[in-house]
Amino acid sequence: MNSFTEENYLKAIFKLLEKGEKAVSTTALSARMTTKAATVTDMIKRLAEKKLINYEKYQGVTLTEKGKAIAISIIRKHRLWEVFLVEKLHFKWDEVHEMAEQLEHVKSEELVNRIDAFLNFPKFDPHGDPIPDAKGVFNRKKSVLLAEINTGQNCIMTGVVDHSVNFLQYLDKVGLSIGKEIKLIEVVGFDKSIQVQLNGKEKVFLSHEVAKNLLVNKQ
Amino acid sequence: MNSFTEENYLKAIFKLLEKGEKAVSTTALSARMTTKAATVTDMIKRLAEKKLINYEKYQGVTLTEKGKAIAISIIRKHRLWEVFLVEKLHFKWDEVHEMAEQLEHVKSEELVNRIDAFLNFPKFDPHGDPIPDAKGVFNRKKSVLLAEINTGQNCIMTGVVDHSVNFLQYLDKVGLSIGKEIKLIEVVGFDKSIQVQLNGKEKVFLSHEVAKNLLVNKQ
DNA sequence: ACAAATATTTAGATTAGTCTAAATATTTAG
DNA sequence: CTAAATATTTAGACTAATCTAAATATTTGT
Ligand SMILES: [Mn+2]
Ligand SMILES: [Mn+2]
Ligand SMILES: [Mn+2]
Ligand SMILES: [Mn+2]
Repeated sequence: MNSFTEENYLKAIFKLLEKGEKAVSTTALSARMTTKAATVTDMIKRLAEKKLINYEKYQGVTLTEKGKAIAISIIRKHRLWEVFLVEKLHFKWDEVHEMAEQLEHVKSEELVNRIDAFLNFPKFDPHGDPIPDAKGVFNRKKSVLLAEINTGQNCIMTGVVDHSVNFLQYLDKVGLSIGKEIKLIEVVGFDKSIQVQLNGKEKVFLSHEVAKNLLVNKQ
Repeated sequence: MNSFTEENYLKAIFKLLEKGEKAVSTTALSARMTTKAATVTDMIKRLAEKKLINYEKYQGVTLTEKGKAIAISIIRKHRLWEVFLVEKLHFKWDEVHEMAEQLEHVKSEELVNRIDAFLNFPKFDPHGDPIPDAKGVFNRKKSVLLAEINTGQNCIMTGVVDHSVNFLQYLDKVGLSIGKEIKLIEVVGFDKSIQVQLNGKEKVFLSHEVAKNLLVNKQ
């Protein structure tokens, strides 16, 4: 059995690898885990010992098949619990992450599969992130950043890049949520801020910083 | 914040105190926790330091108000999660304890209160054990052992003393479950085994050992 | 290409939780 | 009431996860 700490390292490595790098550096991992590089070196030795990661001194790490499967199962649990908390217990999308951080470590394959069925096999979590199925297969979606859309284009909001409570609450305030129809009305040349129209109704101004953190699908 | 281990010690002390003793001995606690007495001595020093228990060398321990509140909150979470697992995810009563042992340590008062509401404020868990409310108040029930009932008496099954998977599965097999009507037909003088009638229908033989582990309310 | 900057590993400590073995205190029984 | 049995605590050690400081390796920039 793996400890919570080991599971969290595997998840962190998975997410860093997802970003494109071919191996995860000690420093990148220590930043993500908010620990010191020396601590990371100790831990990656342990994970390599357990054959959950591939590690060569000074060369960074990658996940073995076994390690990857564990990372995906943690992510699956995290996202399913978030759906449960929002859909069934009526928490808001900015309130669920910390609870899911704990719930993702509950050990029972059967439990997560029953939750999955109870929720009707959702494909995305409350933040628009894909939920891998029981076999670890992700529903790969081809969303783009709202910041990269052309004027006049109609889109559907599909997710967020920044998951912070602050950002999520701001989106609530301006009326942005997953599934909303967003039409790009205008891009201001000076600072790249934009004006959008939501569901063909209210018009809203968004900074470039915000637009860079919103994922959409073109209509 | 308290560790899982500390929470488990507090819960164990609570349950041992419930059994009637005025203080819990190091040995009793080490048996319950399946650790060594020396380990318990270390831990009770830590818990006393944190003012969660009252401890005097060689005199055993009791819970402070703070310690008692924590123990009750863990028990509340454990039992509510068990109800959730049985009622919503359709697990059987012999399958839920291990999952609840993990879920009881998830830290969020709000979460447990939402689960409580989601389940419609149940008063008892799937094994008939009372669930304390958000203020820590237990629904005290006055159940008696089936072994102490007189011939001819009609009762309702309200709980179990032994919570083992083996016992629970045996009860399923013979058709005994919480809420069932049990009429005591006959007590065999030789070995105190009994014959009972369930819901006015099937008759079943039960050993004295089984009867000593079933809780009922007289009708 | 090599010195300076940066990244990584090693060495040595610390804390929580556990153990075994030994010391000491309490309880029990003759 | 004391000796033997039992319970409890103390001492010393181990592992996982963390840290700081020092050593070493890699990368970068002139
Ligand atoms: Mn999350
Ligand atoms: Mn999420
Ligand atoms: Mn239980
Ligand atoms: Mn129970």
